[in-house]
Amino acid sequence: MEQAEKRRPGRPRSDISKNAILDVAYWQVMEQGYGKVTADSIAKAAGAGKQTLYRWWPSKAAVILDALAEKGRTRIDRPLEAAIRSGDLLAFLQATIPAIAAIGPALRHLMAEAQFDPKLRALLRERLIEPRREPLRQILATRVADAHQREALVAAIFGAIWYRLLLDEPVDEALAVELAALARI
Amino acid sequence: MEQAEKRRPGRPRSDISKNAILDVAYWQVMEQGYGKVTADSIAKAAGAGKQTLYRWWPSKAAVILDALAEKGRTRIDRPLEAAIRSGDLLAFLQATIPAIAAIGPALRHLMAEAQFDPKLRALLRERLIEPRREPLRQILATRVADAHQREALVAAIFGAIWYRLLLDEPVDEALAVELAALARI
DNA sequence: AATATAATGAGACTCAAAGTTTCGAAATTG
DNA sequence: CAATTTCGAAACTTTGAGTCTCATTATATT
Repeated sequence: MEQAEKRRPGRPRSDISKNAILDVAYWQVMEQGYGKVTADSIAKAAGAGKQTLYRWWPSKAAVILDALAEKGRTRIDRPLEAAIRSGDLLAFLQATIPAIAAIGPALRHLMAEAQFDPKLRALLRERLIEPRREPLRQILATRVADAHQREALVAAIFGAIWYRLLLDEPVDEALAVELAALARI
Repeated sequence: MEQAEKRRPGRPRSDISKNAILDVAYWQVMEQGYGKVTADSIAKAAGAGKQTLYRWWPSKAAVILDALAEKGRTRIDRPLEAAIRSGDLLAFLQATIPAIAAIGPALRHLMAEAQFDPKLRALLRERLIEPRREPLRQILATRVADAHQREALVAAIFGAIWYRLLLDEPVDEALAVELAALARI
């Protein structure tokens, strides 16, 4: 019921192009910055046509979001997973915050684009926000009984990180320590 | 030393146009949404030339930021001031959060634009972020002794509000209550 | 093998809106 | 009156996202 449509006639989608596009998108954004990257530059460097890009993604931002989410998925650190299992908030933040900071500039621009595009916003939540938010909920579950209160704390913790990121203020280990302490006040 | 340059020759700046532009910018953004407003539409409706707009503001976003900051200044509620003086965090949040929510869509778009423009970002901090952040610092000063810890709490509180705003999640009285409770955990 | 279908890379094209430039008229100072 | 600066109006430039066209290629069906 999932693979049923694999049997369509016609030339199949090129995985080579797909992967090349995601790869190029990721590296161009990391090296040249979001602003310098264009749909053209991605397609060109990936040896693909712009048409191919727009056939599979609704926008330039969606490609970059996809590229970032892809890289993020393969980087589910052991320390992060350990922190989640043991419910260690500080360890979680110490693993999460540097990971976010590393792709910070790209994240900021994606969040920015998402403000102008509801569908991108939904995609952002689904691919980048929720995958990080859910583990935090689990960690806090044992600590904060009330669900509403817990949700506010989640917003406070990730909110602080994003707030700092968007305003060009430090997103570092010190923040991790202070946020962990804050949940324990 | 402040008014010394008032004695320049030539036609002086038209306060009528300045005010009309700020007024139009505010109302167009509130009524039609940030995306529908263009530099042309503002100038046209204000009975001004686009030239005039760009002579005094560096970008469309700067005009709207200015317009929002202006309206915000005139709306320093009594309840808000009372909350600050009495150091009542809940009262502060109950006055601040609805005020933010009221102009939420515009704020989101300004924050988004600011990600692409460092100067606008600095202006945003100066005109909208700091004027709200400083009072919160004062309120927390009596409650949280350590300056770093206090700063993290500031980021957590305003961060939570922005996070909710940017992700289309509720920014309401319940959040005010929960954030106030959070600082008291 | 022949045919229908759908994707491919390349590149021309459209479009919208930000920001710039030009212009003649109007408001100042001296 | 002369110099200076802003004014409103409107033409113009620029940029990049997204669309369209096309000849070509890979696959399924018959």
